[in-house]
Amino acid sequence: MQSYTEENYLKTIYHLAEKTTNVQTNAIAEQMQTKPASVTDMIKKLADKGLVDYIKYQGVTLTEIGKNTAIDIVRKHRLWEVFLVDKLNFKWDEVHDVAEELEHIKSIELIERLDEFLGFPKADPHGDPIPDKNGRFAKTQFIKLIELKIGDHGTITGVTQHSSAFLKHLEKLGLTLGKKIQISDVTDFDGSVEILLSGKQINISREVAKHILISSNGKN
Amino acid sequence: MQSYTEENYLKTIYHLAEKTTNVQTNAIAEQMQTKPASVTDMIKKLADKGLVDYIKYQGVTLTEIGKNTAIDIVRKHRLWEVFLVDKLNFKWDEVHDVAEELEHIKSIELIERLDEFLGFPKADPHGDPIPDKNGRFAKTQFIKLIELKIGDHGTITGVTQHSSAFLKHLEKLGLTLGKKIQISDVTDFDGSVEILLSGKQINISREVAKHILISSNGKN
DNA sequence: AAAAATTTTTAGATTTACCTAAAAATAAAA
DNA sequence: TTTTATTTTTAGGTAAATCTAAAAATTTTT
Ligand SMILES: [Mn+2]
Ligand SMILES: [Mn+2]
Ligand SMILES: [Mn+2]
Ligand SMILES: [Mn+2]
Repeated sequence: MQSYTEENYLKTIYHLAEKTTNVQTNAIAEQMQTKPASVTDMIKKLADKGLVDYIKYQGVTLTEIGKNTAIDIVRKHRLWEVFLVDKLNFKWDEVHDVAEELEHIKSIELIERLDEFLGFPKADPHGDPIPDKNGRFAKTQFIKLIELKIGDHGTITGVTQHSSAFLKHLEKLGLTLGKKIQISDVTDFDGSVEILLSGKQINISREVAKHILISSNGKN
Repeated sequence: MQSYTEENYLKTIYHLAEKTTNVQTNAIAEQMQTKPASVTDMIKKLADKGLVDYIKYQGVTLTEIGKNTAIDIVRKHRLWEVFLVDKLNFKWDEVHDVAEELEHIKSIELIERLDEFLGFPKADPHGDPIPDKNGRFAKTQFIKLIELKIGDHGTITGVTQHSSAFLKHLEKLGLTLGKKIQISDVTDFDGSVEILLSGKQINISREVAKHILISSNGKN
């Protein structure tokens, strides 16, 4: 059984490992809002418990058990987010902090029944995939909006930035999950993207376009 | 802001104060499954924070703030229990431990929306009253089944024992919340009670009868 | 009112999760 | 290949929540 803190470390290492192969002490410290020295302490403990492989100065990787544990926490986090949005009418920018606490409730029965109650959702309110109880993710094929060419179209299916500011901004623009869009133009000057959304033309900054995921239903 | 541990102490003191005016160190220790020395440490801390009044060797009482905090935790505990039973189909004997964890999730918004989602329930799955967001309890008038006389009738509206063994036993007997009963006979020999339940005669021990609460809709 | 039993508190440690400051290892630059 | 910069680890400490053992206060019994 892991502590609340250990679980958060495992989850952080898991997410960092999605981006970089070799997870560094400083990166963990930054993400966890703590000091590198504290991270070293915890890594040693996790290594003793067989949850991570660790070579001094060479960073960490999750063991099979560590990875499964991390995925289970991710599963809980995302299921709770669905609950908060679908059942309690929270907005997608309001759910993260509460889910951050709820993900640590220890009851297998609870999470399986919650999954069923929610209708076995495949994605959370931000489009992130929800692993099943065996830790398997449904395969997904996303493209970043920024990578689309003029004329390409598709459906908004996720975001890669979860800050409340960004999510509220998208909401205001009408860029929510499930919306269909088409690229009208890309501005040379600032890289901003002109898109067709529900019959209207809107312009979004390059920065925004970078963080929107599209399931492309066809080029041009 | 209180820690998980502080909250559990406050709740324990609150419940003990429902039975005895003067809450003793040893009683808290027993309830919290810890040692009296640890209780003394924590009581001092709670006193420093203004959550309890404390005189050495004279036991503790909750301050106004301490009491409100405790009631808020009780509210959360009971609302989560309703959620688990009504929405996730847990049995009434399975919810306590999970609610024990969920009660510590810190979000006022969450609990208010949960309350609404559940239809502002007035009682939890064990018949215990749920305080409103201002900490006020609906007035209830319960009598212990054991106190009823032959011919008296009423509706089962609560239990004063939450052990899984007891609750499962009641379930098997068909003695669940909302059921109407009438006292047919009381056995002199062992104090067991003969009751009429849904047209059938059943016999329950004195020990069981002591822990069932009845809202009496009339004598004889 | 003593003596005995019980309850409660203190004293001194332990464990977990942190921290700061300094040393050591590794990586990058000159 | 030194020097410099960055990253990581060690050393030593703190605070929260526990514990055991022993002392002190209170209550009960004789
Ligand atoms: Mn968390
Ligand atoms: Mn999410
Ligand atoms: Mn609790
Ligand atoms: Mn209950």
